[in-house]
Order: sequence, then structure tokens, then C-alpha cells
Amino acid sequence: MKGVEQIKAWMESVPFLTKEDLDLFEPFLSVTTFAEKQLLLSEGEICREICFVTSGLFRIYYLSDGKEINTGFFFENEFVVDYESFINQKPSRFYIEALEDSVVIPLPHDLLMHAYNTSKNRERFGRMKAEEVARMTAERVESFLFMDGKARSLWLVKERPNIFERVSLYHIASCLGMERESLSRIRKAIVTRKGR
Amino acid sequence: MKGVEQIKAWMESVPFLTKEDLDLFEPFLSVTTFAEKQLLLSEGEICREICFVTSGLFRIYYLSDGKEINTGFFFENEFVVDYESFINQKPSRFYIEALEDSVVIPLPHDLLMHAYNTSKNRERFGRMKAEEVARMTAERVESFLFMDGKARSLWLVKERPNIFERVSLYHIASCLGMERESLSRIRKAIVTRKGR
DNA sequence: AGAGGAATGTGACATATGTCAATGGTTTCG
DNA sequence: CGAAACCATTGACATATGTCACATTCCTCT
Repeated sequence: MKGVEQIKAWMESVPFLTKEDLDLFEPFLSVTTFAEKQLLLSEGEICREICFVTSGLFRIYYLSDGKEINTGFFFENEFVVDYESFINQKPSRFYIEALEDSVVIPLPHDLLMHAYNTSKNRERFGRMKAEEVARMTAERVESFLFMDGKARSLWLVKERPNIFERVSLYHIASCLGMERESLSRIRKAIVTRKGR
Repeated sequence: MKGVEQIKAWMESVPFLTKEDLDLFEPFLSVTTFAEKQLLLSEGEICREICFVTSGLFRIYYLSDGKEINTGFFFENEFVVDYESFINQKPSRFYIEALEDSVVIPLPHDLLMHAYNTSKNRERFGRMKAEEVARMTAERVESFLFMDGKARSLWLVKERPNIFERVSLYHIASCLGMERESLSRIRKAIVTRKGR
């Protein structure tokens, strides 16, 4: 199955994981599909799986005073998850929604815990992934500290080259901490006087 | 020595670490002091140690166009470190400065790696710490997404109850992503019309 | 006590962004 | 095809924050 091959290739690219480290997962790899607008997680649910995205795209958001606040996106070859809910297996504050028809490979929490428990290599993999997440999130904090709206938009384009082609301005703006109208104006300013 | 007892007490409070897991560190625990304004790390240096703060307080900042951007603070019973530089043992973009006379207990990178290599429990501890850092940093991103300046200030007071008594407005404002004058006005607005 | 410096407060104004309303384009679907 | 829904753009105006200048307070040192 194509999706399964994709996650196996991805896992094999992790340098220090051995074939034995990976074999544990083999029997449990299967694909699940989500239609556009379908929810992978709702507020109050426990996020029981971390899902490898083989195709498509998700957003994670929560409601504040009835308003949707997007906190991030998950693209192909990334793991979609509410990290906080998944780690502690407690109810989520978030919704996760497919923005396109999508295919994922879910890894259940207990499988992952078992994987960690039975191999120091896999435990280490978990540590390094968490460290990577922490580092990327810290960079995002930095972007709020010293960039204005325009700079953050350009930064996002660099991080996610094709995001403007796949995601509506509304969602992108929310994720940048601004309103849709502001992003529209910023984008216009960037396009019309490119050089300066 | 008082500082050493403090980190041992802290380590013993981690539920799943055994006495053997901790004994490895015992011979290497010693205190280092920093005077106010002294640098623990400079840009370009590799952050070779993660330091447990037994007393005092540090800030981490970098220079952008000659301007200091504070990205965080480290208080007592926290680990002061440039996580990115420490993890990958590569040159730092940051400065770390003592804001008060401070005492720390440094844990060298190779000691920590050795600790991870020789115990799955310790490796797990590293994973869980990284996950905690990721979670807290994500919360900080959220604070930029849906809060205005006033709300972020109140949020910080809740996170760090006595920070306004120990850190200058200039540094706090930088860490909140605003100017000193704005924070001064926001604080005034909060104090004068408390109830609303 | 007095001088000097650092931190903070405040006023005036510029700029960026939020908010609301209206418009026009595009997609979707019966 | 045509209607409805969605999305982006734009204008007008309100508000928040940045910027600069200067006043004031607080602290430290002699």
C-alpha cells in the first residue's frame, strides 16, 4: 500500500533506528482517510493517535469566545497530533480538521509507549522528536518578538513555500496572529513594491 | 553544600528515576556563581552545560540590528540553557546574562549524553523534559495569537508572580514583544481600573 | 546630603492593525 | 445555467502600539 511505504521510507531515514526498532510497527501500519472538512479530533476528546500524513493537509485550532484560533498546520510527511493531549492522554482543547481530502497512518498511544518501553533507541527517537518540536516552536515565539506582520508573513512563505496556494487567507492570518484583512493588505504591499 | 542538596532534592522528586539513575550525577555536582550582569553564554560560543539555578535569575537574549531581544528568563529550580546550542553542540545565537548574583550547578553535555546512553529511565526523563518545554513554548505561541498586550501582561504575572519585582520593565517588555513605554501604560491601565 | 545614573512615567504624534461594511470574484452544487 | 456560499479585496474609521522627547522618581556612590 502506497501510504505504508511512505511512512516506512520516512522511518528508515532516521539514522540511528535499526531494522528491529522499526519491525515492531510493521503489523500495525494501515491507512485512514479523511474527507475535506472532516474532523480528526474534537475539543474534549482524548487524542489517542499520532498520525503520519501521507497526503493532504490539516489545521489545528481552538475556540476562544466563539472565534476560531488556528495554532498550526500539518502537511505531508509530518505527524498530525495534539501533542499536549496525546502525551498526557487527557481531553483536548483543540479541533483538528482536514483542509483537503487526506490520508494518514495512525500510531496509537499505547503502541508508541510500548515502542518506547522496549528500546532505548526508540525512546531516544522520542526525545529527539520532542526536542525538534521544542526548537521549532521556540523559533515561532521569536517571530512574534521582533517581527511585524509583514516580516512574519514573509517568514511563513519561507517556511511553507506553497501554503498560500493551499490554505485560505482566513486560516493563515489566524495562524499569524492577525486578521484576514490585514494579511490581505500586507500581501498587497509586498507584491506591489517588491524590491524595497 | 546547600546548592547541591537543592538539585538532589529536585531530582529525587522525579517519580520514575531510581537511586541508581541519580547516583551517576553525584560525583559531578558542584556549584558555580555568577555576579549580576555576568554572562553565562555569549553569541558564537557553544553552550556546553545545562545549569540548574539554585538561586538568582538569568535572561536569554539575542541581538537584532543592535537591539536586544529577550526571549526568556530562568528562575530558581529551573535549568538555564540555550537549548538549541546545547542539544546540537553548535554555536549559539544568544547571550545569557545573570540579572542578580546567582548560583548554579552545571551539568556538562557529555555527562548528560552518557547518562542518557546508560539508562532508559534517564533517556525517558530527557524525553519528558523536552516534551514539557515544547508544551510550555506552544502555550507562549498561543498567547501571541489571541491576546493583546494587556492580556499577555496579565498572563505573565500569573506565570511568574514576582517577575515585576525582580526584572526591569525594559527586559519584561522585550520578552512580551512590546516596547517599554507600552508596558508602562498597560500596567497603569490595569492598576487604575482594576475591576473592569 | 548631593551628584549622577538608571529606571520609569508621560505627552504628542506616526504607524500598524482591528473592526465593520460593502463589493466583486470564484467555486460549488442543485 | 443560475443561485448560493465562500473568499478576497477595499474603504473608512477606531484603537493599540511604536517612536521620540523629556520629566520624574529611585537608587547608588562618594
